Amino acid sequence: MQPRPARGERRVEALSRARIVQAAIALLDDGGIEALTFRALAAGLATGPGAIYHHVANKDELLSAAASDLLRTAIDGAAADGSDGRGVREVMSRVFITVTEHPWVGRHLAAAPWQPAVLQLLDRVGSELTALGVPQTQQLDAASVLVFHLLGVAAQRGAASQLHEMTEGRAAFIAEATSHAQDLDPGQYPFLEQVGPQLAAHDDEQQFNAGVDIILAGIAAGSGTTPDRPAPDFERRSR
Amino acid sequence: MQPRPARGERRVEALSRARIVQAAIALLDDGGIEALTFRALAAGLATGPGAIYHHVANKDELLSAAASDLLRTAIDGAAADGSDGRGVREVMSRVFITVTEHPWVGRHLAAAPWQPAVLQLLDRVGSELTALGVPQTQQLDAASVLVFHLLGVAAQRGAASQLHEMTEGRAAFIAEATSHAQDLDPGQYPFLEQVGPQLAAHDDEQQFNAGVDIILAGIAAGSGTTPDRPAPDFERRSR
DNA sequence: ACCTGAACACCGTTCAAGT
DNA sequence: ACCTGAACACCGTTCAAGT
Repeated sequence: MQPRPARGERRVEALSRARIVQAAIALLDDGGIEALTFRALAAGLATGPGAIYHHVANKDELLSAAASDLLRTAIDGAAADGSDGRGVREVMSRVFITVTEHPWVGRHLAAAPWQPAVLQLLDRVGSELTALGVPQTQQLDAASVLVFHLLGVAAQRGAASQLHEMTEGRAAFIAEATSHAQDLDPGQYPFLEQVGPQLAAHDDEQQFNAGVDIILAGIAAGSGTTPDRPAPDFERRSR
Repeated sequence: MQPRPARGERRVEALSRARIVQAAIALLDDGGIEALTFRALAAGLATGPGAIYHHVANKDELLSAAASDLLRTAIDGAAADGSDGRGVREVMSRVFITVTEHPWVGRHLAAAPWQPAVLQLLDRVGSELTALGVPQTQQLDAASVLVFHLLGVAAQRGAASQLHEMTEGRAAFIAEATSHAQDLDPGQYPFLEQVGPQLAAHDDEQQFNAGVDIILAGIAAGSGTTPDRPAPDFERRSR
């Protein structure tokens, strides 16, 4: 029989869902999503792979739990601030940082966008928008586009870490893609070639925040007296 | 020896990259991403799994090629129209439809956002914005937020098809999530409960287009001279 | 009730052997 | 050069057997 260690001198901590999730996060943080294996996890926890299934239903649930852990602290850590757009900006920014520091979270977010943590984010963003005075009829669309923006960026972050594990691989990638395009057909990506210098110079976080700003500006523009909008007027630039 | 069928009466078509991609799309369209297997693909092509590797490097490349096939026709099929926002709207809308009709494309887009087809979309959107008169300094940010929006929606579409394979599973899901939240803590998702009726009633495509409209409005607002609107003008943070 | 770890059913990918 | 398909190295997951 297994002697229960007395005097609280437990050599082996009891298996628990919390410990499993913690170990999973550790594996994911170095090694990415393909480093999370039930075998590796079990080895780290000094047990067999089957034991884990007594605490987690399957790998998807484990991934969601791990991602949720980090996302919740990011979301809850943002101070509510309904006076201007700062509340929304802070939640968005905090989640972006989480997704950047843990690219596997981004990957899982993009792979399973309906997990509770995303709902929580959508709810939080929506509440902020309500406090900002966005009309009721537009709150859902407005909150959705913000969350979709985040999901898209999350996907990019999650994949970026895979590309040769370079943090700054994007510029090199663009260069490669552009040059590859030139092999096939010079000028296939005219716009990207045009903004090439900006591409090489820009910062991902800055670009993300710029996107949030654009969306917020659009929400603010739509919040005014609503016409039967055919299209936002771009016309004023010509002339 | 294998008799080469004369008179062009080939019983078995020669293996080719095009045929492989075509067969892959067929497998993906019914059965989703987990139906695409080198064994199943080989069986359908009446050959062994190894033969495929003579024409495609690996599964990722095969998936990208299949997705690219559909995305290119969606992107190229959109008529350029620089006069108002219609050009951008049409490309975005066409890709949305593709991603809706082939959810596996959405999944792969979210999983591999840097594939050439996405670059092509970014380039196309950027070109449209240039034609719209968006200032040079804002073109990249503007194009990016549109593409990120699309990637986020693509992720949602890709995952939605997995949830019990119901097209309208979203409402049920929200209801479930909300009720589940009530088990834990009534009012955990106050915003979602508030917009509940809109959630149940809304159409995904409509919501996507509304997001595009919001972003375009934000781009237009940033492009022109700032209107003196005091009320909902969230102060733009200077990076 | 919880743990163990061998075994099952499946993958993507490789490679000697054929043609 | 292209094909073949058995074999390899790995998965997630299950389950009889233990405690």
